[in-house]
Order: sequence, then C-alpha cells, then structure tokens
Amino acid sequence: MIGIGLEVAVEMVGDLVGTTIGAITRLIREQDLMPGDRLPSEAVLAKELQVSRTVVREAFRSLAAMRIIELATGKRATISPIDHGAMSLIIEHGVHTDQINVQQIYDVRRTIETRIVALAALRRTDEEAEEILALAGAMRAAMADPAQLMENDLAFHAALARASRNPVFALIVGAFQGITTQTWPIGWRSRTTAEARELMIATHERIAEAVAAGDPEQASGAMSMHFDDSVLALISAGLS
Amino acid sequence: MIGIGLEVAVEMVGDLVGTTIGAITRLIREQDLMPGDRLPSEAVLAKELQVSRTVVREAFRSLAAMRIIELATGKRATISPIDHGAMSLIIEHGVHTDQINVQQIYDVRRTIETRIVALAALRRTDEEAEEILALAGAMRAAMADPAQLMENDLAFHAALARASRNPVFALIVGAFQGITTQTWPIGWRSRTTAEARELMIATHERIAEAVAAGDPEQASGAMSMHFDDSVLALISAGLS
DNA sequence: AACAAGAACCTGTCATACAGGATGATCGGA
DNA sequence: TCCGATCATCCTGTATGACAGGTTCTTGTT
Repeated sequence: MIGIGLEVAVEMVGDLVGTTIGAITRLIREQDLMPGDRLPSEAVLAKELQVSRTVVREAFRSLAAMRIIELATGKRATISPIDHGAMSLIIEHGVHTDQINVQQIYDVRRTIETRIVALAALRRTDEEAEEILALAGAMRAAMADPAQLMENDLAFHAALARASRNPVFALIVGAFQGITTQTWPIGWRSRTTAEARELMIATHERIAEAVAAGDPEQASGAMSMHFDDSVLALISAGLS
Repeated sequence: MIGIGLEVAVEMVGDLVGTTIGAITRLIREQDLMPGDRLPSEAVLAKELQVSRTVVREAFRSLAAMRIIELATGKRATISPIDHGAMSLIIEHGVHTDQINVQQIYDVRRTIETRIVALAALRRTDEEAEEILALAGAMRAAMADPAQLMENDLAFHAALARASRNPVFALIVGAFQGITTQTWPIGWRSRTTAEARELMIATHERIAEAVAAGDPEQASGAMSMHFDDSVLALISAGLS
C-alpha cells in the first residue's frame, strides 16, 4: 500500500453507522449537552441525517456501550455521567485474550494508587477520611467472609480514588475493578496463614490511618507495601 | 430507594441486547478465542440464542464500539487486538461534558509517564532506543510545522509507553491521545518565545537520551520537568 | 389549581428484502 | 497432480414496515 498520511477516524466512507456516531457526538459537543440532557428521538435523527432508524439505533447502541449515552425503553436517550463500565470490559477482554496479564495490571495499579493515596492524604475531606477508616474497619470485620471482604476492599480503593479529587484516577481504578473481582479470590486463597491474612488487613488500616492523618509519604509507603504483598501473593499462586 | 446490595451487571432482565452481549463475551471466554479468530455469523448466533438478527447486530455493534470485536462487510466478526480507540472517546466525552478538566488529565499523565520512562530506561531494546531518539530528532526538525510536530510528539510518548513493555501503560497513554490532539495546539501557541519552544524540544531530547542511556532517574526527572512545563503552558493559556 | 384519563410519542424487538462484498467449491487446463 | 478461474453460496449493511409496551404531554374535569 502506498503510504497516504491521511487518517480517517471513526467515520469511514461507506460506513453509515460510523458517520452517524460522528454526527451525534458532534451534536453533543455543539449543543453543549450535559449529563442528563436528552437527545432527539431516533425517528427525528433518522430523518435529519437521512438514514434509516436502523442505522441510528446501531449508532445509539455503540455510544451506549461506551457509556456516552444512556438508553431506556420509552424514554429518549440521555447523556451519561462518566462511568468505568466500558473500560472494565475492555480490560477484561485484554486479559482473557492473553494480551494483558494480571501482573501488568498490578504494576499499573501500584503506580497509580501510590499517587492516589498521596493526593488523598492531602485533599480528603473529613467525611472521606471517616469513610475510608470505616471501610478498613469493615474489612477486618469481614475477615471470615471472603465475598464481603472483597467488596469492602474494592470499595476501599474506590473511596481513596474519589478522595484524590481527580475523576480520571477514579475512572482508571474503576476500570480495573472488573478483572480484579475475578483475580482477587486467587490472591486471598494463596494467603494460607493467619499471619498473611492479618498483614493484608493491617496494611489497609495503615493506609487509612495515614490518609486520615494527612501524611502522604506514609500513605504512599503503605500502599506500595500493600502491592508488594499482593503481587507476591499472586505470584505464589502461579498467576503469570 | 431501599438499599439492595445486589448489582446486575451488563445483563438486565428484559434487555435482550444486554443478555446477548453477555452470551457473546461468554462464548469468547469459553472457546478461548484469540485476536483474529472469527465469531459465528449473525444468523447462526440469532438462531442459537433464539433472538432476531436485529438483536445480534446491536450486540455486535456494542462490542465493536468497545473494540472487543471487529466488523467488516461480508466478513464474519473477528476478535480484536486491544486498542485505545474506545477509551479515547470516553475520555473526550468526559472533557466535553465538563466532568473532567485538562489539568486533571495532565496530572494523571504525569504520574503514569514518569513511571513509564523509568521502566523504558530499564527495558527498552536498542531498536526502541533508536526509535525514541529519532522521534525526538524529528520533533526538532518539525519545529516550524506545528501539525507535524504534534504528530511526532504523540508518537514519541506512544513509543515510550511501548518500550515500558506493559501494554496497559500503552493503553492508557493512548486513551489520552484523542483529547490531547485537541488541546496540544493551545499549549504550543501559548509558548510564544523561541526560548520556550526550544525548551520543550530540548526536554524531549533529554528524556530520549536518558532512556537510551538506561538511566531511569534521569528519565523520570526530565519527564517530570516536561509536565511542569506543559501544565504551566496550559494554565497560562487560560485552560482550566 | 390539582388531578386523572387519554392521546401522542418513543423505544425494543421482529420479519423481510435486497445490494454488494467475501469465501469456498468445483471444474478445466497445463 | 497441481494450479487457477468461475460461480454459487454465505455474509454483512441498510431500509421498511409492524406492533407491544413504556413514557410524556395535553386536555378536560373536578
């Protein structure tokens, strides 16, 4: 193929659905639509863009898959608040097709979450500090119930991300949630001794306390230790 | 609403398309399909899942939007290699709806990319080192041509991400590419003096040299400086 | 002014149709 | 036997029409 520098983005000629997706996102941009705002009905868009309702529907489905809009029976499509659902599925797909391994995800999480706790220590509100401490406490209380423990663990990391006051951090942490629910039990089961399990809980408590105390170095250090421990647990379980 | 802890994931009852998406992803998982492998035809899936072809098509479109599968006229749907296209659109949507601001994206990029260059310095192959140096050189050569300069800049950061040998890092860097193409010119125009522009190029060269020399601290430091400079440029341009 | 009933609108799903691209089987020739 | 061209077949992209059920707005009543 002769190298032509031109790149056609989402809208390839001949792909009506792609073109329509482009038209709709342009509409959102130009009309400055905000989350909750309603889009025109499928019929109106179809007439306006000179395509069949089929095409508009497939474009809507595409945007809904990326959580850019929300669909519901009878109602008109609305603009979505940002949500990590789609990213979660993308990551899961990468892992299930062996394009990403769990270790690599943990490396990225470590990078991001050590930064998150440092920011959280500096920026958290008192309510957030309380919530984070409470979740660490809930983890200890749920030590005998892995499912509950995992849920609290995920909520703990999500709360930290929110306290960092940067929605992009929260989005990325959320993106790893899907695959984490699938690998977390492996890590937990590989911690066979009471000491190993106690250590994991205690580390979370240390993180929570450092964030509550407003100490970014301590928080980062504890989070880093948490990841050392977790990666080790996964490796010892034989996870590539 | 009474707090029910149960969360229904993608597949809500009554939503045939959602159910079908679930069935297809399960199929991918259970049959261990790899990128390039072909899925059953729409007609076959429709019959097997007892739904109309319409529903299968909308499910396919959803998966294609997330770049989990690839569609093409006449051909059967195939499994996709991981790709940041969908994430790019999600981020752009977040920015355009004021749910994310550019500063927050740069904070995340700084966190990630300072780590990326450290890893790249340790792991890059000689070919990658050459490529990275070449791209820095190309940036200097294109100083008079902003469009070309930007393209080289993006390619530079992408090459570093690849050299980190962690596809998740590459994925995240790619996710910011879409919005970056929209904000980059603002930052460049705000560098009004020849010195400011020279500094930006020189910083990229320092990063490239540190990575080529295998010096992670130097590389991280230079990257951090690059982001200090970039954030300042954007702020001085009035970008929230 | 509050409210309730009904009309009008909208989405979810299905069936059918057809143009044009892709693929594989078949058959003739070397 | 092997290669290559041809063509039937399969497959996707798009359009149209239909209908069930959910939502919203209007209108008329109290």
